[in-house]
Amino acid sequence: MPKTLPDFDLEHYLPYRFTVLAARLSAELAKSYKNDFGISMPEWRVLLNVGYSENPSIRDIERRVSLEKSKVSRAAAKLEAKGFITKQTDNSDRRLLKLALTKQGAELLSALIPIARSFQAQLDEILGAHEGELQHALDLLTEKLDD
Amino acid sequence: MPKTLPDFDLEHYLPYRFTVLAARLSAELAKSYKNDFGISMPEWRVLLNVGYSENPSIRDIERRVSLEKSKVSRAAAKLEAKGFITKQTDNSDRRLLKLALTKQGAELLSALIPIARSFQAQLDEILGAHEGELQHALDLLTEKLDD
DNA sequence: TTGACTTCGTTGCATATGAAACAAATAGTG
DNA sequence: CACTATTTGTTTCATATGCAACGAAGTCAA
Repeated sequence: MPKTLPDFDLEHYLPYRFTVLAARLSAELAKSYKNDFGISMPEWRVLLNVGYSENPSIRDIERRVSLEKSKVSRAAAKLEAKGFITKQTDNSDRRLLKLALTKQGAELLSALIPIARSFQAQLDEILGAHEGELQHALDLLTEKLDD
Repeated sequence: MPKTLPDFDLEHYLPYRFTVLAARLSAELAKSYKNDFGISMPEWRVLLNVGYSENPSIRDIERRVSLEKSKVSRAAAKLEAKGFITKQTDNSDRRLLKLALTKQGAELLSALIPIARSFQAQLDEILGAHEGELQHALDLLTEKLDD
């Protein structure tokens, strides 16, 4: 390690920490979703949004989930091909799509949610009383980044 | 939103929050690193590790940074091609590589570090007194995931 | 109405990625 | 020693990704 390098505290560098943590947390879930349900991470995220929003458009999801619109578009196409969602053009603005869950999509989501919840419960347990502060700190960062 | 779906609090679902935050935080940095220095995110992470560890191997970096070994291998190959690091086989175990910064690599890193630091400083400012708790919560999660 | 401009979703293309296969080196076992 | 198993880094291959370009729809102003 050359003496000429400036000091740097990698262990507390937040972009790095978030990236590593996000990758690890998602890894297990992604594997389970892929293997057990044949669904990718972007598809899961889109499915979730279709389930818990009122007929969102591709753009709505893009904004809410911070997913590239091409990614959303492709995920939606796959979900439609698998029969989990429907795409319908919005009559008040025919550029927009209205995405909706099919019955099968609702069933899939109902099967996936408990997995996500139990995972969250594990995290809650690890964090204990610190969870509130963590969520608050995340709120602060998210808020600033929205500007 | 069909009534049949179970409740789910997406806003506080940590895997989701971390993923979104990590993507957003990295996005700006990645763009700057790419445009101004022609270096990708994996390359930056590898460079950082080569700079701040003692001749790490590909495997060392893989473990430390939670990067796929093929990703590390490719990033290292590119950094070598650009003249920022050297690869040298370890004589005590000839399967291993010993990565090291070149002079140019050290210069590049010295230019990149201040950018990372000022970014971190901005985050510190946003978080204020909450930063300590955030780092602690991240410690807790990281610790458990290492098992 | 026309024509310039914007927005939305899709797609083409070059690159990035993950998983598995691989060769080389080492470790372990009889 | 010989033989198998494991580890390390690279590479192959199919897929995923990001970005720019595109057509279609809508907006706006003259």
